[in-house]
Amino acid sequence: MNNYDPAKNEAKWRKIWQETDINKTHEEPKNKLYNLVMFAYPSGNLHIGHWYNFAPADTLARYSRMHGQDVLEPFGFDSFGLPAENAAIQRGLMADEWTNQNISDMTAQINKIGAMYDWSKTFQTSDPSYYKWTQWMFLKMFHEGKAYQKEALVNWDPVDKTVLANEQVVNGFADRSGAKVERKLLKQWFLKITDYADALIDDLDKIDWPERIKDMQRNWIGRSVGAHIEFPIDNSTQKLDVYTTRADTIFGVTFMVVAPEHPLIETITTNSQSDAVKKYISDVGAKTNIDRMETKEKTGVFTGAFAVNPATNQNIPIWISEYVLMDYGTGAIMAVPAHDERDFEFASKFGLEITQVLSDESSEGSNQSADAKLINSGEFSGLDSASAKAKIVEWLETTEIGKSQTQFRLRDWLISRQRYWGTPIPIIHCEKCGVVAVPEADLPVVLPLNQKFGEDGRSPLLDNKDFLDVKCPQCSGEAKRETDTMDTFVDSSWYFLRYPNPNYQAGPFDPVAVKQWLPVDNYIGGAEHAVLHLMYARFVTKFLHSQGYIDFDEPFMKLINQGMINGPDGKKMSKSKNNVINPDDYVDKYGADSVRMYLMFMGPYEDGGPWDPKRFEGTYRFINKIWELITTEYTEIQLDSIVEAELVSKLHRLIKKVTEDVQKIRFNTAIAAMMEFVNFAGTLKHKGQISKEQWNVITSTFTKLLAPFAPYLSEELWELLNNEQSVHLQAWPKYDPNLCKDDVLTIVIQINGKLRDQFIVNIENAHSPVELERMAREKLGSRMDNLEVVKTIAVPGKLVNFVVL
RNA sequence: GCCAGAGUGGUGGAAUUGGUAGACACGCACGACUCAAAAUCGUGUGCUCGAAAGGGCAUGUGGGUUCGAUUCCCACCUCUGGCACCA
Repeated sequence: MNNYDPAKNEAKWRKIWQETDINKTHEEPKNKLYNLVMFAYPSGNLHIGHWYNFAPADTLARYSRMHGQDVLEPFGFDSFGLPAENAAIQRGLMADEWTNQNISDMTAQINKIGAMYDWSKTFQTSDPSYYKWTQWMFLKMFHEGKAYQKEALVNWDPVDKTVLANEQVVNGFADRSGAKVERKLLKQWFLKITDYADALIDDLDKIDWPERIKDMQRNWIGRSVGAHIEFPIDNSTQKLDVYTTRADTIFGVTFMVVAPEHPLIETITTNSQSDAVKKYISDVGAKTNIDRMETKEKTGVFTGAFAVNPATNQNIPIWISEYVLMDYGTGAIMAVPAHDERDFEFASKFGLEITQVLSDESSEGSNQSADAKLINSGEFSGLDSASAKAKIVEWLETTEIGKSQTQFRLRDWLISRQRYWGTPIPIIHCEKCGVVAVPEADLPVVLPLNQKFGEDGRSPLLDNKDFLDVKCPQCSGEAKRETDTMDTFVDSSWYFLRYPNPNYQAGPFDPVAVKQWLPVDNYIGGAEHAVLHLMYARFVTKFLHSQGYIDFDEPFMKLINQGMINGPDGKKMSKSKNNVINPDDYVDKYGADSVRMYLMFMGPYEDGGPWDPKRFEGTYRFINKIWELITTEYTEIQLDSIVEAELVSKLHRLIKKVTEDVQKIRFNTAIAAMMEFVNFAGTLKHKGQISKEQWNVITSTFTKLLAPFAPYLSEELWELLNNEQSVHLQAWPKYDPNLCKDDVLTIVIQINGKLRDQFIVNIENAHSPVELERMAREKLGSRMDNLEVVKTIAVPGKLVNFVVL
């Protein structure tokens, strides 16, 4: 047997593919497919998770190309970011050198995958020719009022020494550095993603994404419909505004609570309460988010002031407590202790009045149900909760005390970072003119290279006079550049628009090429970006659409989330657990095709799972089995046309199965079907029952089916089968539905639903229940004698079930 | 607490307009080849009673619908992911 040498073969075809430029994208596509994997960060080496993302994605691209589609499958690098900067600080390297070295190392590794990337389309975000347009994007938003600077309580990462977006804080810890996040009042740059909150929720209905990701976005955006209500403050002209979803319970409002940061505190607090209030606020202010979250028991302090409940005209005390959040709603709530768990806890602890306004007879034993009736609520008593909500909001609107309002949990996107290795924010601060945008003609604002970091990694931009000192574009006076850079998620929020023509100079993207290729048809990547990149990219797309730059408002039509590959021990791979699988070890020894096949065979793509070296061996065996089946000489021994017809039928079923499974992203069952076929064909080969001519048809058809999965092996086989052109440019095989049909069926005989026997029947006889019952009785023969059949169910083509006593 | 998703052999997983549960693969056992091992090939492999024929039990748990339920309905348990004092 001539053994298959994957390393040699794969090197051979890599070279040929490169020389023949086989993966060049067809410009002016007729039947386009934009197949994109999520942007890669050049961290230094390609890990198995990358493979799991890229290889199956490439199988989709190759399959589509064989279906006659013009496929765009590009690859590039999200090359700004903290790890490069931290590495530079630690190792005394330049961030750009470290990044570029990684990109070149990783490109070599990526090439081994055998993906059909068109490298003429590649780019990296740290290149001025790219980030120029990230800055352009920022300026467009700035001029539309969608990019703005604001002083706010923000998340501060004390380890990486920068602020973070809400989306980058996980349970109070920074998602990258793992540091406990602090709260700081700082002036920062935001993008107005909240302007698109409604569209970001509503348009989820028109894209083909996993429901789980859509739900995460819906929850993160957190739309709720309620009412905005103004409560007069006793002995004051000021009002206390609240947001509530439970206007129906307004008669039960017995006190108010404001967040410790609420601006009204200063003016309403009475002298006698002043010291206590000050102490409370400073105690709370010292806490981190974590500490706040861990505070289980309610804390609070009375301001000494009272508001007036507009429904009951009663005076109700205004309290301060950290359980009310300043950055949601108005930072103040109307408390209904009888019908809200948190308010109840607070009232109980501080001895505040509790007034029930919903009957609980209808909701015995369960939480408040929708059909509870209002009580103690004046003219509204007796209404059910839902209609009371509507009536009370109506009353609030006519009396001008309040109005209906939709509220979101989503906050604006904080994009400024106090770090060096990122896209400079194109803003100039002038003492006279204030915040001034860099004129578009002056872009890019170039990030200076070869910089020395200051103490503790202090951004070199802060001390770089050449960068810092600038003339004001408006008054030409002395001015300073903004030294914050943008978060890398801004860079990656629009990159997919540039791939169709990455060298376009007249704008961020080529409008003609974008019209041809966008939106992205398949977007493949991990679920960790659910509320980060995937929402930011949607936002930017919607912004560009609203400004008329593009004619679509969703960037990714279909989203495919692969699972995560764990170590052999089933745990998440990490150096400290010593369970990291280096794909190179396997690629060099067994070939990229084996790795591709294993990753797709191990289970459903969305599930991931542990890397199992033993199971991997099994997939490798399959590769060799194919090689042997197709490359060893075929000899006719004793032809048998029935057996031949059976094999041909199995081939057509295989085509059908693989075609359907790939469309449904079920690579594992497609490969299982191929294995089954190879096993079957192998046994027939030894018997030599198939004509040589037919055998050749079968092997070459199988090779085409294999091509998207194992591109190198299939290409070599295709050549050995005496073909000139690449297998990857062949048309996908078609199946004949007539050949996929069975001519005989196995009919199951059940007694009381339990399998007792079975028989084989020609397909033309399998659909007459009467005939099936007759045959079943015949098959059971004397065993029928003792049975008292009360009923017979005969399902055509399936089974006969005798119901007996 | 809330929102998703999932529980099937020793293992990864197949199979759901309700109709042969366990495809394919790993592992294991036995056999062939070999001085031997590896590799390769062949056979077997859910549990259980039985010499066998043939039974019984099995898709997280408990109910229900049905001639028939992994699949549909109700209740519960466990696990995973996400969110979390959002008024």
